[in-house]
Amino acid sequence: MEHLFITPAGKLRDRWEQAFPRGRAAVRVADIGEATSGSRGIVWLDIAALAPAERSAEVQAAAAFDWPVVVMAASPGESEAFQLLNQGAVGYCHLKAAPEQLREVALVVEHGGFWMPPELMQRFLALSTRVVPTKAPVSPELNELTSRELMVAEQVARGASNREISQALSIAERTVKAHLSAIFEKLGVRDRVQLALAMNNIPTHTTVN
Amino acid sequence: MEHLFITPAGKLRDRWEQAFPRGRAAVRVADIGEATSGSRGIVWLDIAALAPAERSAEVQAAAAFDWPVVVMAASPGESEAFQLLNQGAVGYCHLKAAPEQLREVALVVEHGGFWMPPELMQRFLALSTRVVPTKAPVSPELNELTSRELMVAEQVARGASNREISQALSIAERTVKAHLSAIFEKLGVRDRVQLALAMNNIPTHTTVN
DNA sequence: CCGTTTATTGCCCAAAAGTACAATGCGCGC
DNA sequence: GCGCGCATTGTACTTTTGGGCAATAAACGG
Repeated sequence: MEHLFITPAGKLRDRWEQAFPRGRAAVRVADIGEATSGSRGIVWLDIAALAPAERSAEVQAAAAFDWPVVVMAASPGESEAFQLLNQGAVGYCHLKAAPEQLREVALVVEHGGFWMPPELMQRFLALSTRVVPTKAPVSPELNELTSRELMVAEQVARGASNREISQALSIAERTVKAHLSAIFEKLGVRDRVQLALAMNNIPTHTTVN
Repeated sequence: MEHLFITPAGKLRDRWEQAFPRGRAAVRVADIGEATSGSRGIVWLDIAALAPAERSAEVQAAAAFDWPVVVMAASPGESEAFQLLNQGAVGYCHLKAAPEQLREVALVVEHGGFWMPPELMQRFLALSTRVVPTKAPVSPELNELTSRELMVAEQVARGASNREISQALSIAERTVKAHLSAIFEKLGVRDRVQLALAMNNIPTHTTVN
């Protein structure tokens, strides 16, 4: 298993040399040539110093090898991650990840898996449920809601106020509040903001209060 | 590394015994008890014979252990996969996957990765680009926010109350409100609920007000 | 040095949100 | 029929939010 580091900045090099002592390095993907044919390995792509436009290009170039590509960024941003993963990368981690973590990532992608920070994955999945036709409710707790409560919850999930909900459902504002109280209780959330987030599969603050 | 197979049907058992000779089996997650505390392992959940409604529940129950959960289905369906992964599973593969593949999957999830069939992953990524704005993080308006305002907005995005924000940032509650007013104005949202949703790229109720 | 932006806070007020206690009416199962 | 869950609403109260008006202070650019 070879490890190929594509990076403009050489200063972080010791970190991954610690993880993969036998790794090679290069400044651009184009500098590699075809020294990789036949064997198996992983391409680690440091995009921290690249212009946004170049990032896509480099990822695609790297993906041209048949090796899994792991993107390393200084500040893993959501939309960027999705975009790059979509272009062939199978991993996305922090540039300064600890050597042990790098090895973990290597092990994962080497065996056909996907790796990204847990919170990113969470977000990723949450987003996908919005485009994928989903029959069953998002969380089983939603099953505990009565049909009416569900209607109210769905409105809140889209940012509606109590007044708007009452008009949409043709009931009194007081009734909306009653439903909301029941919903908060059942779903274990504190207020409408947390409900709105929960309905969209977004983890909330969970303060210790 | 332990392997725990939750399956109603025992007939496919030999297949994974081939992959993990020392794996244990049970019919329901509830049957396990806490025999798993302390050690590390993987929960393999066969949902082929479960009713749709039970699937979510079993996945969540399984996720209650601190072990990675891999869902095994007879016919891996797209929407179902996303849903179950969203509820805590970190793997989704075919019930009749070859022993070698099972071991691959195990290796991946064991090290914090995600595993699902390549074509599913492809689909997954393709879908995500539809909901994730590929350019700006949330909206260009976010750049309008001052650093302090951004901090407040991020807290709201996670469901924090004004009091919590004030404590987190060590400022008066009144100041939080002041920032919020500015944020609402700049982002063109009405209240904290819509802000929380907007910060998470979730379209809000386009009320005609 | 001066004007502007940003950050901060106070007092006060109005609207919205959330809760407590309570009541009515409907449908459904035993 | 009776009990039970669900939906509905009212009165009244507390809490949270949002905002108008105003002031202070630090930072920054000319």
